Amino acid sequence: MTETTSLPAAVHGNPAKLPAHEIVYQKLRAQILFGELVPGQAVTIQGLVETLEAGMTPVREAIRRLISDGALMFQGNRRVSVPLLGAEDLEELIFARKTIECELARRATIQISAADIEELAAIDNALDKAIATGDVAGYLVQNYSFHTALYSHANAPILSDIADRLWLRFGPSLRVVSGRLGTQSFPDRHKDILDALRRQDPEMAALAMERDVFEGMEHVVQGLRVAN
Amino acid sequence: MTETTSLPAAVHGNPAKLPAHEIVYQKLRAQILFGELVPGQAVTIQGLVETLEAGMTPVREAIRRLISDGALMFQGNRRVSVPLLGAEDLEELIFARKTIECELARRATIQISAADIEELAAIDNALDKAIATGDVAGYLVQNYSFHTALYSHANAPILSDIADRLWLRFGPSLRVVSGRLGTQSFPDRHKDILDALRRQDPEMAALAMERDVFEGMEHVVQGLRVAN
DNA sequence: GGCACCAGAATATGATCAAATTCTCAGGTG
DNA sequence: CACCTGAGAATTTGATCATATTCTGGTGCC
Repeated sequence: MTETTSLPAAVHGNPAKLPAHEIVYQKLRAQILFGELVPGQAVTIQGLVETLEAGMTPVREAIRRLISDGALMFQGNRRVSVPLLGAEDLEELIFARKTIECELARRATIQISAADIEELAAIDNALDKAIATGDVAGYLVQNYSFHTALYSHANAPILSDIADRLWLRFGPSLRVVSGRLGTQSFPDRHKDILDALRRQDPEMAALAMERDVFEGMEHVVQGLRVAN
Repeated sequence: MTETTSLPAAVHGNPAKLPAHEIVYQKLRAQILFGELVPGQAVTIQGLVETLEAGMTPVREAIRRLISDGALMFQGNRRVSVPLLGAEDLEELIFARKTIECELARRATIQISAADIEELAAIDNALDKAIATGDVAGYLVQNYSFHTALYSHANAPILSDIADRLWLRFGPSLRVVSGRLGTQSFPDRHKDILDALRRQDPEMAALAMERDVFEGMEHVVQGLRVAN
């Protein structure tokens, strides 16, 4: 009667298998990355308990993790909110992204297979489609997917982890800017990156990545400057 | 009669002011950084509940934070342990430390005051003393203090945060190596760093930092290679 | 050697206590 | 007379704990 270890359960979706705090973490993380939460917005434990229909302890743990990630901010009193970035923060993020993500691009270049490159190209096509149709949410998801998928081939878990955290920091601001300025205006150097991957040229990949990061972040800087 | 905002309360020891989960986090963090926990060692919630005399919820939250920091490792099943690093991990850490901490050194150089430089020099003196007397724990504490104090003057909270996390990752391994090889053998480029600070030469500071980081980490690599 | 059982640890809930913010209303002032 | 100010109550939210439930890993029996 114990079909606990039955095979079909492991096929794909195994919702009961992951603990509640993990599910809450993933959901909240997605909300932050893809912009359902606005910078400056207050995040309450009890609010999430109702919204996500989870218990208090899992929500609490998820929030602690996200604070540690830099995705949420502990406001000294007991309040938690989505951080809103200043120009200095963005400047630091630009430096960190450039060094870390360029290195990841280099490492991925010399390890990735041809098949995996085509998977990246497919993601980039979906990205282009999102840009063309002005689908902001799709743009954010596909853009993140492209970078994450690339880094997964760098065989560098620690650096990938750092990069992932950086994305959590500027995710909400990215959403604000692209919601305001539209998707068209964003630069996209992914074609250059794909070229570099196909040529197996690490330095070219790093250079293309640097331009993608710099132009994207500079765009956020401009967008937030308008907003003040 | 309301002395809620009275000065004496803020004088110094305000043990009731910080929440329990914060205290647990700090204690556990220190144990990891300064080596009371060995790489590979299992960490149990109930064990910490007894050891640290805290409730279950605060311990739980502290552990989640430290997992997110990379200081602890979630082993897939419900076990948590102190990670033990492989050669690839150290290689990544070397790259990350070099880029991040050198930049922090650069930024600190152009902002730090003469008085603060002397405070750093005082820490370095305490470090020398610990090395001379073979005080491993003191060495670890003072070495960490030196770097942290330096970075606090870089006016770069995000980069400092990243650097801090990196220290949590290799802290346990550093302890193992220095316990085995003694404190004498460790290189110390702090004098060069202090020189660069006094001359206000950012590139010289970055270079000295790079050597300090590289030699220190290389030493860990060698030490762990012996241990296998 | 494999399978069932058992002990122990982790997960998750809800209740309770404490703190902080907000709201309200009274008093005073321009 | 209207508006600003501030003390205090009320409500909202966070922190902590005790407890029930579920799961993992080991042990012993067949």
